[in-house]
Amino acid sequence: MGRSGDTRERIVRASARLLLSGSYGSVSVDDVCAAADVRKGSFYHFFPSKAELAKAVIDLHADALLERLAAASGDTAAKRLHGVADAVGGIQAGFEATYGRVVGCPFGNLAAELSTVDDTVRDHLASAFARWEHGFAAICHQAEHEGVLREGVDPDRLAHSLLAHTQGRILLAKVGGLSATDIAATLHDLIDVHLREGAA
Amino acid sequence: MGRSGDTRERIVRASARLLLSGSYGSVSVDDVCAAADVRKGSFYHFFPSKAELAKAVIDLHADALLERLAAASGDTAAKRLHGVADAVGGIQAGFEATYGRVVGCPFGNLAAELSTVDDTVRDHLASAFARWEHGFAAICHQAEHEGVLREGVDPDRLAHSLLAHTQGRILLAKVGGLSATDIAATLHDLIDVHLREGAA
DNA sequence: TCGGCAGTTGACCGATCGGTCAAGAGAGCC
DNA sequence: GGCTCTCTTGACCGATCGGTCAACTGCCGA
Repeated sequence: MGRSGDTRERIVRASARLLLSGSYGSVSVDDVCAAADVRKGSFYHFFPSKAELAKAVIDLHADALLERLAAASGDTAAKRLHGVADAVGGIQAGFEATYGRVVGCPFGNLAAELSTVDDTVRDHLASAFARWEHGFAAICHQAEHEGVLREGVDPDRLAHSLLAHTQGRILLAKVGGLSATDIAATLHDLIDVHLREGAA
Repeated sequence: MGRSGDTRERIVRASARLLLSGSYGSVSVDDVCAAADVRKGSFYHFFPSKAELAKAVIDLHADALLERLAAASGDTAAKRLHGVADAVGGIQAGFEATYGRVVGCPFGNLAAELSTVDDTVRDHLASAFARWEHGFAAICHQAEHEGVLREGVDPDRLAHSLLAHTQGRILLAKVGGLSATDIAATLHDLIDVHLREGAA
């Protein structure tokens, strides 16, 4: 035809869904096509390979995440940091509501499974993580300038630490069958312990 | 026989190797059999399924880890905590030396990939994580009794936090192509920020 | 009006997947 | 010696995997 316009998007969104409720290995191209109501030939018109689809899904999530994180600027660093924790918790709570349990971080899941398998996907994930971490780092530097960072705390290392903690905490919730509501709480703890006493 | 005796062990060790350099989905039963020099029928004599093999690999790593963590008891809590950080870093450095890069945590990798796919494997991983966390918690409680914990820090939550941080930090090193040598350093940071000033 | 081209379709491919099975082979026990 | 039980073998299975292809369809610009 070809008519359409939204075929590619339907594929990406359907596979984003499937990848969250399963894994890269457990989701076949046929599964994706069925979920998106698209024939396989059409799929391969838009994506040269299954791995390329994964990258598109990564981009989808990365855009959504950065948009959400950029929302709360123009506030104090402490509030922004806690806002990030709430945002992460909110996203995970949304996933939990949709899928019935904590299904992990879209980046972290693919990173754990594919980093050692496909270098191009790993690069894609690495840059998504880097952008995420830079967003954290900007807030941490703001905190340093505001003087609310505990002495000896390096803002860049704190940003890295926050990201690591986020990933690890989500993973533990996923494997342990824990609720998403506690994820934000532990992130708040981590933030507070790095701030001076009395900094909200 | 049936001669042998070490066939099962060879299978488990070979697949532990393959699972670290790849993923559960990227390693086939045929791969495992070839690496262990075992025919497929023999494999299925010892393991009813591929998933059951994964559980055996989990047990292998869990035993090795707990043995390593139990080594440094009878010291101050602060030293023991830092000892745990060094142990984790040492394990990862060993993997890095063997595989040429950081390949992730054996538990974390499988947890991310299989938690949403196979509930029995997820249970297995959850109990491995729980034992690990309990080991951490024991040291954190010791730290509390020694009075070296910063005020407001809950030992159980700290143990959970340490585990989460460990997992996240290893994942970031894996996807970012970072060196394993820095993993221990960030864990030391996290421990120090939770201890009172002056506590070694 | 017509040609080209993005999009679509469904049939098809070889490879590989996890798993099965009947038959054999050797150690240990009687 | 012979029985049994564990282990081993290699051939085999249907299903599914990621990916290809030639043909078709309809919009759009010339």
